Amino acid sequence: MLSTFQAVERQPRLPVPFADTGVAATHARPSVLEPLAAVGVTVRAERDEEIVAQGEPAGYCYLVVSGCVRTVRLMEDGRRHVGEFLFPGDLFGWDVLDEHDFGAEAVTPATVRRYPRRSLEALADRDRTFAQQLRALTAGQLRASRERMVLLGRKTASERIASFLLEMARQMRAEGQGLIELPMSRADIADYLGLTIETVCRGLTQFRRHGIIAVERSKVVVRDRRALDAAGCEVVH
Amino acid sequence: MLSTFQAVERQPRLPVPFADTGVAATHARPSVLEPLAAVGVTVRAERDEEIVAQGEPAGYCYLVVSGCVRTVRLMEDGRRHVGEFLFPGDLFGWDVLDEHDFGAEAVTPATVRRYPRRSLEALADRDRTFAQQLRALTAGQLRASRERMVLLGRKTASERIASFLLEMARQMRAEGQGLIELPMSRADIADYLGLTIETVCRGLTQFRRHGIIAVERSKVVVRDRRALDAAGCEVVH
DNA sequence: CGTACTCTTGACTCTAATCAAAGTTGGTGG
DNA sequence: CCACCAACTTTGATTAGAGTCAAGAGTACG
Repeated sequence: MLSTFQAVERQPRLPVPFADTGVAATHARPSVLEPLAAVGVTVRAERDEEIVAQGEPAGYCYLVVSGCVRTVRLMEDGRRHVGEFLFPGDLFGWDVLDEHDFGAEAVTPATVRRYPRRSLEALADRDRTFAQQLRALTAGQLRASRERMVLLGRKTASERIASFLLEMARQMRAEGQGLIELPMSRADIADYLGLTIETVCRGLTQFRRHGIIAVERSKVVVRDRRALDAAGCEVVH
Repeated sequence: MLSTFQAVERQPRLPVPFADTGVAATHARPSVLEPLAAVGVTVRAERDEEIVAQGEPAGYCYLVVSGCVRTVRLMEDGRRHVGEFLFPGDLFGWDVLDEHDFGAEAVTPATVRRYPRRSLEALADRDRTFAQQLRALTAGQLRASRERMVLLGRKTASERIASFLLEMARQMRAEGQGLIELPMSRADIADYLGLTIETVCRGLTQFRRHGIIAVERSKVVVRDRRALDAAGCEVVH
């Protein structure tokens, strides 16, 4: 019954070697990237600094140690799409083909640890358990990205915003109950949800007026979780 | 330089044991699922017949042998989203966690070969090359799904339709030049692109009026490939 | 040959985008 | 310490693109 695909949480996450936020603490496990410590390089990125350029050959992958990172795709005419927001413990750029089709930028000042993809590949070849963990990780990635396709393809603006808040609440689950500290700007949220800044604002205002949340800039408190669930059209698990 | 992630085409595809369409012929390779032949079961599905139910425990995965299959997600209120269209050589349902979060249905009468996921997992554990192929396969899946997120999040209706036609043209590349035979209905296309049937129709009509394509029900001929590329906002590779 | 679908087209509506402007906030330097 | 400036957020008014509703045309199948 228990295949390795099932042996992970919904939002798969690797443990962080030295996290300077409390978030990763709840996920403490022996680091699966431990064997690669020797080939890892720590990189610091300031706010909005590019970590990976879109289109860059995919030589390295990255583990977020602290801060928040976004993956970004820019269209020729300037339209922007945010692929995902990454938090401590999240790995990115390892599951691409020949090049990074999304760039990566620091949302907040961030520390990431960089590993050559060849090393991961080599480790996966010789360590069956690590290979299983990688497979579980991608399965989780795919699940999340399919979920987001439904969001982008079929949900209304306010449903998207509610789903986003729930996702962030899940993200912050280790911290203060109900309080969500959003590290990203409204523009980032809009580009993540396929909306405009104004629509995101109005959505938040609407939820606030209905007493579902309290908002103050980057701080959001969920006041009525049930109503938010309903507003997000999420299947309750 | 050559990691196994790079050793696949853009649309990764497994070779089909016994394809009854010409499509798979161009991909002929020793079947990577060959070692699993003994545990595979051939299943036939009529048009619109369910192959996998949404929410079903993920015990099996499937290889499309002939015909076309769609993966489908239904929301409680009836809104529908098509995750992907699968053609001979495509594998589905192996890269999920504990349950199939999308159902699968036959778009045309189809033959699929069913394998227990545990067998794949076991094979991956003992066969390094197979494990590499699986990783490459998921990398391709992720690439495609990220591409589609940009489409759903940031592209206009006609851009989505153009992109779809280009994708299908790629799909049919082994067959008659320029002629695309769409096995799926307008409703399927709409649910795949996050649009309505009417909008898909109007988009096709518009392209026809501009001389970019010729349409007749399920048959589409690309008359001006360059214009279609431009209309789809696709980066030319 | 008729019935049931699917597809296409038209008229109208509505959601979210665009355009515009007024608060807020945080940072910088006098 | 305070004032000013730039960036971000919020709100309002208007517009546009896609959705909805409705009807007709073309096809496939029994």
